[in-house]
Amino acid sequence: MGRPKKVREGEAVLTFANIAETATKMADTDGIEKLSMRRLANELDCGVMSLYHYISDKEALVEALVDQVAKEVDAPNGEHGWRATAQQISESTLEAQLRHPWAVPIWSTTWPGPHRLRLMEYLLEALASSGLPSEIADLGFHALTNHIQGFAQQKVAFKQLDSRAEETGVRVQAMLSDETIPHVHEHIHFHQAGKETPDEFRFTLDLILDGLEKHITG
Amino acid sequence: MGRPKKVREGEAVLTFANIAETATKMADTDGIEKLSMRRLANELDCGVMSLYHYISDKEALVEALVDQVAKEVDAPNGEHGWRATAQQISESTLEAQLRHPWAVPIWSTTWPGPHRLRLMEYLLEALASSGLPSEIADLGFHALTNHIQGFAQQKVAFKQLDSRAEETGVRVQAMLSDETIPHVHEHIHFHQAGKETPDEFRFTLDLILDGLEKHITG
DNA sequence: ACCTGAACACCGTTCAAGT
DNA sequence: ACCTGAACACCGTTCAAGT
Repeated sequence: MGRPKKVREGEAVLTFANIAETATKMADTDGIEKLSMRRLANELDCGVMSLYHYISDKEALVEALVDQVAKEVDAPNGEHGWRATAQQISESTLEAQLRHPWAVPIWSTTWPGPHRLRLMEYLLEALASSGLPSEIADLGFHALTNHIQGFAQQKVAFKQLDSRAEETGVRVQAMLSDETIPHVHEHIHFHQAGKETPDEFRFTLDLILDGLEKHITG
Repeated sequence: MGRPKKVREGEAVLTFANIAETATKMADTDGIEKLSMRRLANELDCGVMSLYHYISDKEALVEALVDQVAKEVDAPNGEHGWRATAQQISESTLEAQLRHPWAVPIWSTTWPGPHRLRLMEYLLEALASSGLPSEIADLGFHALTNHIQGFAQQKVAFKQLDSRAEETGVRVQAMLSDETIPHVHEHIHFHQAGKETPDEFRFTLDLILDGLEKHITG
């Protein structure tokens, strides 16, 4: 009788891990803009304010969610050389981000948590072990992370297009009927033809890595 | 008597341009997260709902604001060759974005308006005129825009650090006392020393352009 | 220690009504 | 045509109170 409605079928012990997991699931399903403290509490069958015993802020929660995504990235051991390691980290980071598209736009805006720091460490370590001058290694780090980030962003943007097909049709049509931007038309066709798919990501990745490599001996 | 309080000192004719200008000013000053329809209406001395006669949506407004930033980018005429043109567009885009930091995180998320489309057209045109195979030109376009975007994002993130110095101190201190991430420490020192300033942006830009250039004759 | 409802200070937008 | 207040359906978070 003293138990009104809480404690659901065996799973509902309120925990930080529990909260974070449910929040991630909600963000994956409905997008992060639909993730509110109230909806989250509802999903967890608890009062909104109960969450604040495990979380200081919504911002802190989101930060933790982003770091969980970083945790999913495969951590290589670097035994195949700096270039293979950098490549693997880059590709694995991209994959993790694309699994959680909501994390992409806020990735750089959010403070790096422990897992993202570890990821940064691995990539910086790989670059440091390459024999590159340390300034070039630091610049190369940004070149690589910018590429990962920019590519993920663009991919996510295109993915959202498919979900809001009606609007997209209108927008793309409008672009294609503007005769002052023929090269944009060509570029749209490039994407529509799916010509990027072979390995667009690798193309620029290799371009950057090739460029860096020249600084080792030269 | 039939005039309660509106129509301010000579400037308050409600216009789309007027609304957009005021909104940009507010975003520049207080950040975009503080830009609400209500605060905007207040600033313009009108009722909130009056705005909806000039704007369909808050989303549409923000889209227009981002496009205004694109409008500020210098449009080169391409007479100095594809590489100089690409470089100038890249640098000018970066500068415009850094003048309006709020636009950076939402740049890629937002649908491109007429001015951003024009900017894309110019960059694509420069690449097309380079003699690059068209697939390489399309890939190079993304390599360049990703770099601009990623660099701007990182710069804005660092700028925000200065504004919230107390929190930053705590976060950076926490990173520096984690002994498992020595390369991250080195990277932080790299930034703190201001070693990037000479021309970090140009370094990766040239790296990309060099890499592309090889595809012209090769 | 853990949980909570009421309340506060906000949002964007619909609707029906004013001039 | 242009403007608007009231209302609706939401937010995140403080506070004071419950067990």
